[in-house]
Amino acid sequence: MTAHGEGVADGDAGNPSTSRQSSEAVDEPEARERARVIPEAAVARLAVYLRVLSGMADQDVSTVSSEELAVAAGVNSAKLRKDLSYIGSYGTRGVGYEVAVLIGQIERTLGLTRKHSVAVVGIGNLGHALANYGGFPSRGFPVSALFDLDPDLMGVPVGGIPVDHIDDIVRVCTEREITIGAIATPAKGAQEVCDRLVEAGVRCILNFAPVVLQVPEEVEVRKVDLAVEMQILSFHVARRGQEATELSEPEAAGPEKPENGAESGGAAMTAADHRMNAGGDPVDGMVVRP
Amino acid sequence: MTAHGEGVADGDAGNPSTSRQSSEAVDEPEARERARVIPEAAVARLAVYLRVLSGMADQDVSTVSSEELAVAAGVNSAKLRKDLSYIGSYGTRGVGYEVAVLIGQIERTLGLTRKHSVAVVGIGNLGHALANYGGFPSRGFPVSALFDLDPDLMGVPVGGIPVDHIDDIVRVCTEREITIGAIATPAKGAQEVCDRLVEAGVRCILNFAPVVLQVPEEVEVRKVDLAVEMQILSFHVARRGQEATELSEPEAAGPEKPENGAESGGAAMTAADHRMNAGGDPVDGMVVRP
DNA sequence: TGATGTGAACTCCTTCACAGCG
DNA sequence: CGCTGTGAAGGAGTTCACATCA
Repeated sequence: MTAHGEGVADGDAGNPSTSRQSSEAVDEPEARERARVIPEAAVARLAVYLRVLSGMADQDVSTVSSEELAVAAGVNSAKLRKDLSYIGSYGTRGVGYEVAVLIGQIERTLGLTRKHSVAVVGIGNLGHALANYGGFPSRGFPVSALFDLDPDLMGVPVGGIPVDHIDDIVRVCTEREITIGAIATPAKGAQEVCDRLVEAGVRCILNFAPVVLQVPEEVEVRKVDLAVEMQILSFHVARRGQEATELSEPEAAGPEKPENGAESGGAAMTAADHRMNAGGDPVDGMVVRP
Repeated sequence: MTAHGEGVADGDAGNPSTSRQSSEAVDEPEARERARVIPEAAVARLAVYLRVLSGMADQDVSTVSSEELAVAAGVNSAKLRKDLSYIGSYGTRGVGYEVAVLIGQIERTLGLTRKHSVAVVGIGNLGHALANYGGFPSRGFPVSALFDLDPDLMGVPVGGIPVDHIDDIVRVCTEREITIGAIATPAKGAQEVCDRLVEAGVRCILNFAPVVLQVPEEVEVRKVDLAVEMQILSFHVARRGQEATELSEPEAAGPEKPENGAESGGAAMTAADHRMNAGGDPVDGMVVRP
């Protein structure tokens, strides 16, 4: 990343765990940069507003109030107005916003007036899904290159694009002016793939592999980790159940912060062994028809 | 949601936009609830630490310092120690943490000692990927039910599980004690699917469809939106390029916050029309072999 | 009148820096 | 002595509430 702190939880703590891979502190404190630095969190929401607005435009809605748009996007109107204020003042007091204008301004802000060609590396199930994902080309993100290791896949068209070998990443990505790389390989190959993408000039990476990628600071990595998402959900189930328990037996339920995990220490050990294959699970350890 | 605010950017602003679907404000201010409420952002990172720790355990590493673990997880050590402090004091000063103990405690905290059966709805490319994703069962999230509309898929086993009809969601999910539902349908069917899952008692939903789901407050939704992730990356490319421009021509680059978007207003209009299919794009609008 | 745009309060999270303990 | 655990300081993001203007 470049500046800004974290902002996790993607909405919330990371999410598959969407959230940008924490590249850590560093932050350029540079005093300059006035008001226009849009909070990371706001950027994510702008993308959501854009989707909602597009839907409205398709239904020939020409004007929306902050309240309407907020409800449709699942946020409160104050937050929405503040988010929009980061990109300028395009509303009309007493009336609302013109859908077309907002769409245009958000697209401009998000840099969507430029085309961003995407390369997908790792053509397993997930790679197939990405290559065929209709939401990309329709939103200005054409998938223009596919890569894999499997010799059987070379040249085979997936979603209309023939698969190239991973060794050709640098050449092909440069030729096709790829700006975004999606890594859908198993964990072990991910870092190497990443390095090649960076070498090819790719500065934005969407990482589906369950590893923390090491990249130069000018490269932006966003991570999507399904297992992490699941675990976050799991946490909420657990917490909820626990709260319920506490309500029936006020104080005395679970060991919350055991200074010295006694019984829970024992449970921990057993739990530890029931866990398996750590950093090595493939993002898509399957073939298209099992 | 239940308590807590947002926490976006998940790491950063949402991601596919991981981040939990903002269910908005409400927050139960209840003064009680002592120190043990783990920040949403910390929960997401705990899941990451768990993965890294598991990898270390597989390599027979028995002890780690906060510094080592922090580097491996891509965060700074102070943050890591604070995160771990939320779940208790399991380190040894002057030494570090025992890998096995930490794994057990994190698993306990995340509620991973309990099995969470997953249902996948929408067996398109993405659904296939999810059904076959090796990372789920190996982490205690067995995929135990699959649903789709397509009559041709009924009974066909995908990843070992036969596909059931969407109309049977309530019955099947109840029978198999599903606790997590993954919605990988096109946008239009998502809300209905969601309603049925909720009716079946599912309280955690991972939503891949590009819509904001409406759910009762006791249900936790996390959203993964690939298009949003892409747009966030796009924003960073744009900002970066713009910064570079500013460096060459100090002040005078792009219209940053045009009180009255003049030229940018014009550009906006054109940009608006180049956008297409709004909220209706399927998450996986493709068949397994195109 | 009615909805935007925004300063200011507030809450949540991160970072610092050091006391404390093995 | 080294590393953990944490109070306190500092930022970032959210919410409030109202001045402002079409």
